Amino acid sequence: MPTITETPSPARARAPRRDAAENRTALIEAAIRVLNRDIDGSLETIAAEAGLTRRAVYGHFATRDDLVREVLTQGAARIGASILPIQHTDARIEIALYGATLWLQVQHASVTAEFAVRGPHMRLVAEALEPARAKLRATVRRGVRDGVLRRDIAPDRLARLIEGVALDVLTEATHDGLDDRAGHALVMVAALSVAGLGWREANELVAATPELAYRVASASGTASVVNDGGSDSGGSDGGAADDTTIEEPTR
Amino acid sequence: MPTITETPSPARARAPRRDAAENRTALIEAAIRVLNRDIDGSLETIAAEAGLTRRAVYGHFATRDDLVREVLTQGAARIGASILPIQHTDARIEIALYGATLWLQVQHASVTAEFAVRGPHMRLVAEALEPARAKLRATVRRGVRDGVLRRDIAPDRLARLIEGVALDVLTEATHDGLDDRAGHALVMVAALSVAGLGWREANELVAATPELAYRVASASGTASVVNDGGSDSGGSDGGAADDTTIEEPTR
DNA sequence: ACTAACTTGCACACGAGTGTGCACAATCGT
DNA sequence: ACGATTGTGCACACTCGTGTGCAAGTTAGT
Repeated sequence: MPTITETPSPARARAPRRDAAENRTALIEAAIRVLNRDIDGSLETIAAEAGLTRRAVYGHFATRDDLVREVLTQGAARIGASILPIQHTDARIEIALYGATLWLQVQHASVTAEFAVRGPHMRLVAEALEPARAKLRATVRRGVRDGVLRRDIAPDRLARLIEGVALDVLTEATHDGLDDRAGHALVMVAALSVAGLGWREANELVAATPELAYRVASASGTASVVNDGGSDSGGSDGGAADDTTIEEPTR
Repeated sequence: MPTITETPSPARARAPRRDAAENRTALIEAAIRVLNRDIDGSLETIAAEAGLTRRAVYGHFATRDDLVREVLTQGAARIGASILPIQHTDARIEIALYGATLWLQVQHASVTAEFAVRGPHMRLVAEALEPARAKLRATVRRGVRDGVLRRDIAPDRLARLIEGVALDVLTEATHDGLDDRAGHALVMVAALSVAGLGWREANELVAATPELAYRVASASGTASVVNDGGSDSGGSDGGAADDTTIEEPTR
C-alpha cells in the first residue's frame, strides 16, 4: 500500500485481499464509518479504511456518488424496516420504542440523518425516510389525541423535535462513548421527555414496560432481556462533578 | 457583474458600492447567511451575497479562513456575552433564559454551533464557547443539587443534551420558519422538558415567571414585554393535520 | 497449475475553489 | 475637481478530489 494514507483504525493484519463481493461490503461499511465522522470524506480515505486503493473502488462502484447512494438507501431501508413494525396501544411506549430502535442503528442512523439535511442527496434520503417519519408523526398525533402527550406543541413539529433529540443522543454516543445499555435507556427517556413526560414519569413508564427493557443484540433476530441491577457506576465525564449522587440508573 | 453567479437573494438595487468598512461587515453578515445554509459555501457565493466580487473579498480578508474565523470568533463572543450574565436563583429559570437567549442569536448560534462539531475550527470554536458551556453545566449541576432538575442523567451529559435541543429548535426555526414569539417560547419549553420537567410544569413555570416573557427586540438594549393574548393561530405544517386542537399557545 | 477475477500503480484529463497580479473603472472624502 | 481608496475583470498558478486507461501484480477457484 503506497500512496494510501495508511490504514488508521482497525483490521489490517488479516489477508491483504480476499474475495470479490466481500470487499464491496467492506467498502460500504468503511464508508459508513468514515462518513460518520466526516460527512465529506474522500474516496481515498474510504478506500484506505476498507484496506483498498481508491482505484479499486471503481471496480465496485462507478462513482463516489454511487457508493454514497448505496450507503444511504441501504441505511434508510434498514431504518425504515426497523421502525415501521413498531406498534403499541400506548403512544408513549411507541415513542420510546422508536428511540430504542434508532439506537440499534446508531451507525446507519447517524450518517443517514446527516445526509437528510445537507447536500444533494437530501431529497433521496428524505423520501426514503418519509415512511418512518410519517409513522412517528402518526404516533405523536395519536398520543396527543389520547391525552398522553404534550399539547403545547403542534404534533408534526413535536415529531421533528423528538427525532431531533433522538439523534442528539446518538451523536452524544459517538462523541462521548455511551455504552449500549446507557444509550438504550437514554434515547428512550430523552424522547419521552421531549414528548412531554416529566423525568420520573418517563423513567417509571420505562421501568414498568417489559417491552422497553434492554436486550442484548444477538446475531440474528433473537434478543434476550437483561435484568436491571441497581448498580450505580459513578460520574462519566471528566469534570469536577463530585456533588450530585444520582439515584436512578446513571445514564 | 459577469462571472458572478448573479445575486440570488436580497438587496442589490442600492448603491453598488459604498464606503470602506461597511463592506467588511456586509461580508461577515453575508458569510453568516451563506454558511448558515451551506456550511462550506464558496467565497464566490459569499461575495455575491454581499454584493461584491470574490476578488474584492481579498481586500478585506487575507484568506477565506480569516473570514470564517472572524465570523466564528465574533459569533462565539456574542453568544458568550449574552449567556454569561444570565442569573437567577432558580436553576430552571436560568435554563429557560439560556434557551431564550440563544434564540436571540439564532443566526450566530447556528453557524457557530455547526462549526463547533466539524471542520478544522472545532477547537477554536469549542474554546471560545467553553465559558458559556461551563456556565450551563454549572447551572445544571446546581439545579440537580437543588432537586429541581432530573437526577437520572449525569449533569454534564444533561447539559449537552439541553444544548442539543436548543440547537434543534433553532434548526427547526430556520428550516420551518418559526416566528420570533413561537421560537422564544419553544426553546424554553423544550430545554425545560429535557431538563426533566413535565410539559404542563414547564409551561406553568414559564407563564409564572415575568423574566421569561417575550420581549420585542428593539434597536439596542431596551426590550419591552408583550402581553400574552390567548389567540390560537392554527396548524403550521402543510399536512392533513386536522385532528388535535391545541390548548396552550400554538408553538 | 492455470485462468479469470481483482488489485495495484502510475499517468492523465477535468472541474471547482482558493490565492495573486495588474490594468482600469467607480467612488469617497475633502 | 482631484487623488487616494476600493471594487472590477480578467489571467494565471496551485491544490484537491473525481473519473479513466493501461500494464503488471496477486489471489480465488477449479
